[in-house]
Parts: sequence; structure tokens; C-alpha cells
Amino acid sequence: MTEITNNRFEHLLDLHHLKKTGPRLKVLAMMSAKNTATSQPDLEGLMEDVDRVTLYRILNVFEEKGIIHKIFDLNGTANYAICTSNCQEHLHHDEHLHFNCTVCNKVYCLNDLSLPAFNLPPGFKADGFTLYASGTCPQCSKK
Amino acid sequence: MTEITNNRFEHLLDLHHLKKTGPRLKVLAMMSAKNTATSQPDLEGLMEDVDRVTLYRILNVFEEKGIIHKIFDLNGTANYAICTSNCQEHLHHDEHLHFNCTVCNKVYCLNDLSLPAFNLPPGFKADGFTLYASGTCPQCSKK
DNA sequence: AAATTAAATGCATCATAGTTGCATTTGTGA
DNA sequence: TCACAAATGCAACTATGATGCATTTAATTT
Ligand SMILES: [Mn+2]
Ligand SMILES: [Mn+2]
Ligand SMILES: [Zn+2]
Ligand SMILES: [Zn+2]
Repeated sequence: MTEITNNRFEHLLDLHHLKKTGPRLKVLAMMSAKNTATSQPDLEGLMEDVDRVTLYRILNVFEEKGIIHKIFDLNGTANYAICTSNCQEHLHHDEHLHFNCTVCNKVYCLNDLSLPAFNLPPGFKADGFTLYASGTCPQCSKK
Repeated sequence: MTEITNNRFEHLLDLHHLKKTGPRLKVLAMMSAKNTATSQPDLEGLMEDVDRVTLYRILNVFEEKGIIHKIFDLNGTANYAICTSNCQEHLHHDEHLHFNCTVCNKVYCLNDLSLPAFNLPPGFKADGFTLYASGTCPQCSKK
């Protein structure tokens, strides 16, 4: 983790009027170090020194502010990923494909893959979409 | 619940080599009486006389056999719906839209709405898809 | 119809995810 | 450096889900 990256996170916390604390910066560092979403159990393991409750509160406030978004995998486990952009308080735009590998269980945010258009039956008014795919990821396909 | 409907469920259990028991028939009756998916907590409330563990085991075996499928709502709560067709042991085809109302929290299986085509990045091999939408359902829109 | 047996249920117990209240600590702005 | 709101830690609690084992029951066989 570079100095510049760390500054970016401090700036991000400033933007949302959140105090720049050790646990919060660590959560952001852990999540940004990977190219997949991080599960709550994994995160809890990585944050040994931090209280479980504190972690839950950090994840909740980050999600509310639009810093991270939450994805449930095939087992219903909560996974978190840093939002790329355009997300604000109580208004997420994570309308991209979420790929859940059935071998390694990783969740990929495929941000570049925007959703194809489709129409809803009468009466339904949608304000958010997510497309899920399950299968084998590149790493697991190779073996 | 008609005699014919009940016979249909008994036949369904026969098909999958499952014993026709009270709790199992009751689960099927409860789920088929609604036009939306049923959450595990709701189901637990409806099945007062049946042990919690028995309910979990019924839901698991029904899902394995392809009788029902599991949908996690926006809160990560498990919801279950009877499969329409084409589902078999360990191979579900619930590749339709799941609409989660943010007001009443109901989950609708919009079976008729099949997914538009799209392509995955190289290396990803998908074998299952689900499209989620959240917003306001017809009932909740009216008010 | 009675006996047999594998399958299903119930009960006790445990594990993990997530929440709430409250005391203590700490970051930040004055 | 002081004051205070914000954040953390700790204890306790709820809910979801799983596992082991004894008991019951549906379905088959005699
Ligand atoms: Mn995502
Ligand atoms: Mn469905
Ligand atoms: Zn994988
Ligand atoms: Zn609704």
C-alpha cells in the first residue's frame, strides 16, 4: 500500500465527514488490495486486532455513504467491494455483473459489463438492478 | 387447497422418492398459496407445530431435488419459491427476474421474463444467471 | 394384517452473523 | 490544549442455520 493510496482513502473519509481512524483505513486497505469482493468472515479474520462490532459498524456506515457496496454470494454470505464511482448516500449504482465462482467462491465485480435492456411487467417500478452469474472464474478454469 | 392440488404435491414427492409426510405437504401448501416467494422466517411462523430443524431439512432436500429454489432478498434473508419446471437434482433453471419490493419486501419470481443475452469477459465460464431488480411492486405502487 | 426397516422427525446443543446499550477512548475543530 | 461529538470496545442478546442422536413413522415385505 503506497502513501498515495493511503492519502486517497483519507481523502475519501474526509469527503464523507468520517473520522480518519486506524480501523477504517485498514478496512479500505484490505478491500482495495484484492481484485475481488471481500467476505465479512474474511474481513473479520484480516482485522484481528479490531473488535467485531466495530467492523460491522464500519461496513454499515461505508455502505450508507456509498463508499462500498454489499453483495450476497450463493451461500447468502455478505461480501463487500469498494464502489467505483457515482455512488452516494443511500443511492448505489452497482448495476454491473456480479460473478460468483462456484469453485473458489470469489465474487467478482465486473464493472465494465453493463446490463442489457429489458422491460418489466406492468405495475413494477424498478430503481435498481443487479445481474448475477455463477460458474468458473479464470483462475479456476485454468486448472 | 383442493384435493387435486394436494394430490399434485403427493405425486411430486413420489417422483423424487420422498416420503409423503405432513410437514412436507404443509410446506408445499403454504408456498403454493402465495404468488410471491416465502421467507424462511415467515415459513417458520406458518409451521408452528413443526420443529425448526425439520423445516430447514425439508427446505434443503426440496432445493437439492429441484422442487423449490432459494432467493436471497436485499437483506440477505432466504426466500423460497416452488420451481416451475425444468429443475432437477443439483441443476436449477431459475434464470428469470427476481423482483424485490423495497416497501413490502416481497420477492416476485417473474418467470416469463427471460434474460437478455450478453457476453462475459474472457476466462469466465458461466452456468447460471439471475437478474435482480429492486423497486416498488404493483400493490405498493397503487397506494 | 403384522412385522420390518430406512427415512423422517424432534430435541438438545452448538456455531456464526449481526445488533444494541453503555462506558471509555480518540479525532478534530475551536 | 481543551471540549465534545464521534468512534471504539466490551458484554449481552437475537436470529439463522447445522449436527448428533434417540424416537417415530411411512412404505415395503412377509
Ligand atoms: Mn459490485
Ligand atoms: Mn425464482
Ligand atoms: Zn474461482
Ligand atoms: Zn410491495
